[in-house]
Amino acid sequence: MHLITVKLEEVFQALADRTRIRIMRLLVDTGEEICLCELVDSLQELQYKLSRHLKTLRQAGLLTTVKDGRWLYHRLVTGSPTMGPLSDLIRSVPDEDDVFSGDLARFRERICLREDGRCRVGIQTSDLATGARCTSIADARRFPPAARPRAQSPVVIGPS
Amino acid sequence: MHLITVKLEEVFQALADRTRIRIMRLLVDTGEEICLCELVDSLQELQYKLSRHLKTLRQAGLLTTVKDGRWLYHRLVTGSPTMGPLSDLIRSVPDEDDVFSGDLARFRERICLREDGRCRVGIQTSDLATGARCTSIADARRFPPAARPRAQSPVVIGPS
DNA sequence: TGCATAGTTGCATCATAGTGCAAGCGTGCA
DNA sequence: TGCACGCTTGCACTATGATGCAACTATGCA
Repeated sequence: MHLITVKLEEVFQALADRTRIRIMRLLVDTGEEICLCELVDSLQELQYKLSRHLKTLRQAGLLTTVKDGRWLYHRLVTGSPTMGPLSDLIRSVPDEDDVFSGDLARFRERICLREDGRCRVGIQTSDLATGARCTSIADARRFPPAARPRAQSPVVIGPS
Repeated sequence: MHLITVKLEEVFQALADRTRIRIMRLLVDTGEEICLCELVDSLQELQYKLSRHLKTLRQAGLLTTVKDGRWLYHRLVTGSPTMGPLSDLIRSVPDEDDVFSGDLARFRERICLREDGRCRVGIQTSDLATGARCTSIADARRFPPAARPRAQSPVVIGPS
């Protein structure tokens, strides 16, 4: 159990970004802990982009991260007197352009790929992943832009 | 009565600044409507700086402004479903370094200068004011940095 | 032990926001 | 009608933050 120090200015600063609001909204709406690759598929944003936004939210004291093998699960901090009104605030906002509901729908699909409640597959939208996979010729062959494995087909990315 | 459209991203953006949080906190704590010159004396910040911060808060839909002669009174927007949780959030934050309580104390002193509930004097801390007064030689003579009129002495700035 | 993969980060670039200065606007009063 | 004054704003400068790219770490499995 850590000491939770929430400085309001940093909290607002952390939330002054559309992508980070989407992350928080998804966490508030679902109450789940979510790993990065699930977030990437849900929000359809680049992996390194979300990785950095998660870091910002963590540093502001809004998220905690739990490690499970290669996967890192992110969830809302609880027990701070700030988080109650903050969650209310995030929930209180109308879903213009159906962005939040789109994220939520994709997440609900994506979470079906979990086994025993744990994520066991990587990023399904391959052109949002970063790292070695997308820079090697072998992987370019394995993940042509045309045919990407998507939710409901629990394809494990890797050697066939 | 206006249509109040609060976009959460703009709200957080508007509050991602220490000075603007101080303004909001003072408005939340007092429930008053406050004019710019009172804010300047309460927060001890430059007039044009606060003027711009007020504009930002207004554009984010958090403040409304009422005109009364030469004075503009600023107050919290009411009636938006966002303002409730937002006020709670702003109130929920501990007053580190006693900044908020200092602002509040100076405001309570300053409000004593009102007549019939209306502000009738200008900025009392003369080196925080901007405009013609501070650039003319005559005014530099009238307001030497040493002896500034302060609260409890309802000195009307201007020709004696 | 080597490879695949979940995730992070240093660097360069670009956009945006806060601030100081000084000029300007609008209202009320003599 | 001119002046005082409460308040605003254009401009220049600076700092900060978001992003893309590509290299990097760490973990688990064959």
